Amino acid sequence: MTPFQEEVYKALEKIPKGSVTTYGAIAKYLNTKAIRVVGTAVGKNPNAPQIPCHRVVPSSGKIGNYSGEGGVETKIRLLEEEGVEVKDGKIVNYQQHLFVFESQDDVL
DNA sequence: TACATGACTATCC
DNA sequence: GGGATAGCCATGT
Repeated sequence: MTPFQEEVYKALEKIPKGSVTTYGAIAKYLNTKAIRVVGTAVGKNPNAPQIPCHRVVPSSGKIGNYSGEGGVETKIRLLEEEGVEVKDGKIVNYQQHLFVFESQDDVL
């Protein structure tokens, strides 16, 4: 477990149900540019059911990837179970479900 | 130490 | 809006 992963997992738990966030948002929240590392850390996902890794999507509005069981299919299923519509591998009203982290120095 | 890799993003057409 | 290319930076070998 790397410190970076812990930060990422903490951020993931802040994502409310029925919402999704982007790797870029997490990277920004952690004040880092290592977007790819965020994805990598999430991909490890040692606490699968504990960490809502399925609520993380790329900025393209697509589903992205999933290392869990069933892969992307499962990820889509989970999102739909939480109220996020997914069509053709893309999130419907993606920006509407988009959740951004609260940046302390970004507020006001 | 150096190189390769990865659940991505921004830019260009 | 979408495919291809380059940049990105922590991790692992």
